[in-house]
Amino acid sequence: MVRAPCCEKVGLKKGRWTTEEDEILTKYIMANGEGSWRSLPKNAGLLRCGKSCRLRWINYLRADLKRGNFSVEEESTILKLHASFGSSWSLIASHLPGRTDNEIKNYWNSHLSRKIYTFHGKTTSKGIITLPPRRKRGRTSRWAMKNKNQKGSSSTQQQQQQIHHHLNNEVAVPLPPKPPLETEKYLSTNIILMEEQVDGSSTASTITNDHKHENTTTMCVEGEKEEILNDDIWGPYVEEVINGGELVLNFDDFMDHCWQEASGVWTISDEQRESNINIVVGNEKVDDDMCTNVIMSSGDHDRLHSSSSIASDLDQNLLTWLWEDEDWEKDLQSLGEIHSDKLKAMVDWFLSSS
DNA sequence: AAACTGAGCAACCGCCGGTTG
DNA sequence: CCAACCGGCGGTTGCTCAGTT
Repeated sequence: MVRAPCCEKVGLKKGRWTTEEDEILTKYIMANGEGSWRSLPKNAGLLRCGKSCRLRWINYLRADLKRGNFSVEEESTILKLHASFGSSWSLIASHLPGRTDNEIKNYWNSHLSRKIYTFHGKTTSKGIITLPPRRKRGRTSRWAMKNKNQKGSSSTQQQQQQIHHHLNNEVAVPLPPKPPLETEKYLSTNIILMEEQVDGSSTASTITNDHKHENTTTMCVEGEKEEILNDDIWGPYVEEVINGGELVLNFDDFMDHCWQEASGVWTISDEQRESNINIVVGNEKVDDDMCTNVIMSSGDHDRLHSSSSIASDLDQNLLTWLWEDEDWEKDLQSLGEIHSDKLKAMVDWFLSSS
């Protein structure tokens, strides 16, 4: 059966709504209430499809709509609900008063999904990281500009400060200039791989940017923790390595502490340099399939290289796991302080703005 | 200064499920 | 039971506009 169109489309107006149309629609709905969308345009004197009227009202004209940036709480709710419900935007919207499914969907597609993409780099146990290339050129995101313009009261800044404080008090430094956006680099991150062993224990492996694949922690897991750790868990983190106080930066810290000189050499802030910390600054793209790691020593700016292939898959298991478990923070505590910190850092990092 | 670029988002489109006659 | 209607939903498109070249 061929469905009849929702309305006669011939002669109907499309595209942006004018203020006059908005006024007509608003007045009509105020007087007659919502519903009967099919007949509404005709009755109200609008040359619009009923669906278009409904959409305009629901997404834009309703009085109870909340405007402006998404709060940290709202963002957190979206992440959590998306992990549970997927792309059921209307369902997610029902948990966010004043927000529409369309608004949340757009926000997800333009902000949150990109964060997840940046956040997750899955690879094989041989341990190579994959991250999306930075944008090459073009305008800065409006969203970023919005945040930039909201000095002082910015929740993003507050979160960044919290993260720095939480991760490592010693590395909380004033923000140096950001790296140029047009650089063709793959930015660095580290990942943790947690593998369940035959005996029920789990091994946490650190895959660093110089491609060492080290088993740093072994812990016994019992009961429900086994279930939690059933899948491999991946994510970036910040860690102060015991030997020599080496610091490996995640994406945000890299953005905060490093920038690229005109010569192409990456530089770190004076504070970072003075603290005698080695920083892995990124993976240089060599060609479509290969990348080279660049490790910058704080003292002499050595650039150490090693080659590797780039893996491609993405994995959202980590976030799903985190958000599906109401007591994830408590669980992390029971898994040991180190990993609690790391994983909490990941969540903080994720919730922060990039 | 103009052209280019791409993020952001409003709006459209087509499909689906529930309801009605 | 079936066809038609209707509202709702998710995916996608395309316009706007500000940053970059």
